[in-house]
Amino acid sequence: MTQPDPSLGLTDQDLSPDDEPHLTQAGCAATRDLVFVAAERLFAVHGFQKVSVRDITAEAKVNLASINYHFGSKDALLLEIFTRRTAELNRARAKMLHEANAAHAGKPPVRAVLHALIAPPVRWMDPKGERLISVQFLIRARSEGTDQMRDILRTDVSHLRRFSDALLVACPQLSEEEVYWRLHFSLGLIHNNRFAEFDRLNTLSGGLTREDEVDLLIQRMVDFAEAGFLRS
Amino acid sequence: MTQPDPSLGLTDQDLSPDDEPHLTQAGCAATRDLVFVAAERLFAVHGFQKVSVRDITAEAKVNLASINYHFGSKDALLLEIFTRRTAELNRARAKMLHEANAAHAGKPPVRAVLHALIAPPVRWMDPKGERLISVQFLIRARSEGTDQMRDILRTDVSHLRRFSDALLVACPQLSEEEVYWRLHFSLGLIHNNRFAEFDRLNTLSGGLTREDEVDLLIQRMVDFAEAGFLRS
DNA sequence: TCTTTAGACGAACAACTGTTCGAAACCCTG
DNA sequence: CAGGGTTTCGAACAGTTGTTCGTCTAAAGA
Repeated sequence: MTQPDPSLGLTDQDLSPDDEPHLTQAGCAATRDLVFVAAERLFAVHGFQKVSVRDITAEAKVNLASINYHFGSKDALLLEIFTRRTAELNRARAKMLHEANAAHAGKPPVRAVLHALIAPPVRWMDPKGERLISVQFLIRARSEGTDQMRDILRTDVSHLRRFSDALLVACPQLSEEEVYWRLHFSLGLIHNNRFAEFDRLNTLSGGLTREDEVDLLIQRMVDFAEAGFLRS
Repeated sequence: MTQPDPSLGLTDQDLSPDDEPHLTQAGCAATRDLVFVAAERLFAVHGFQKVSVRDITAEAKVNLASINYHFGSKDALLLEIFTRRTAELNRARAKMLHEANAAHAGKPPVRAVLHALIAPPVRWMDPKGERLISVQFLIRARSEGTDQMRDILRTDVSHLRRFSDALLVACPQLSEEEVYWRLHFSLGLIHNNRFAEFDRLNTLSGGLTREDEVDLLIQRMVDFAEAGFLRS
């Protein structure tokens, strides 16, 4: 057992800046990474509890004991996938919010803030990209996740607070409580895009796979949320 | 095995009009009903997969074999809870939409339609009532449910179509596709009110248990959704 | 009164769960 | 080549899962 504990100090900008799992040699994924991607896919599709370690190791074509050797336990594997994807998503959102701040002299309008919140996860839902399973995984984690995961989501207010602060600046006429609720509602638009709807995203109006369909969906969501914020 | 198959033809207005489980004798719940309420509670709190039949029978203080005797299997029990609660919720929504139609000569405004859609499930979230676990169960079923459940939710468009039709009448300037998306977003406001937020609903601003807090939340949600629909 | 039958009960079943262990195979450094 | 550390492998572990079986109780029907 020479495996170091995966330090799970997740806030935002930490977690070394590399996005993808290490590949030991050009294009040849190590066992650890094979397990990671197989587990993420199966968890995202079938749910956390319905997937056994045997399902994962079979999908990854590795030995049964690999999960406990490389990750310590099934739950630790689950948590590592969760922390990595959460950090990636938070980074993408924070980057867009930062750009919006830079473009508007520190006082971005409501629409720009909401766009920074909504665009990253919806972009991941593009059926062409391989990040679809990552966002499916994260959406599942919100309801099926461990108590530990929900604690992370709840205590990681430092991330969402940047957005609520920006919205408070953009909407000075709204109370803090009002901003909280409307931000909460706006997040609901994203989290409700679950699996039944993913098919709809694919099949609606004869194929949603056009290049700009995802951007159109983002625009629709931002429009809807912005109207809710700008309501007199 | 003299148990008849639970006929699961769920659409809307069927399922005999009695709301609560039959009580064999005054106040004395039969084994079947004890299992039903215990299972609903445990499923709502801990999730579907994490609850075993032994957990349920222990909570209900009945024999282990009771579930398979009265319901056929664990999945059949789960499905019966789901169909009953779904029918109840659909009935409540349909009734409010009917009343809105009657009050506005068949052409209710957007706000009335959205209120009929949002108010029933949020009223159930009242921590004082005993329906909180029912709505928690239904929200869980939306993501953790069987394929069979999601099929029911998806194919039961006859229910949601009443609302989309009413919204089309109320918003003649919007295309059918636009109405569909905004209705989808509005539903997201409800389904995102999950468990972490239920606590918030209880503890926010020093206790949300006041009589009119739930109505205030409904008003906030309807306001937000209405703004998204009336957006020019 | 005897017979029938729905239900409750305890015990057991086979299948599957996550995890552990020791040995074998591997790889890189001497 | 020989070394030790790292990884893989097959097998097994103990525990839990949903389900089934035969038996027993008790109330209803004739």
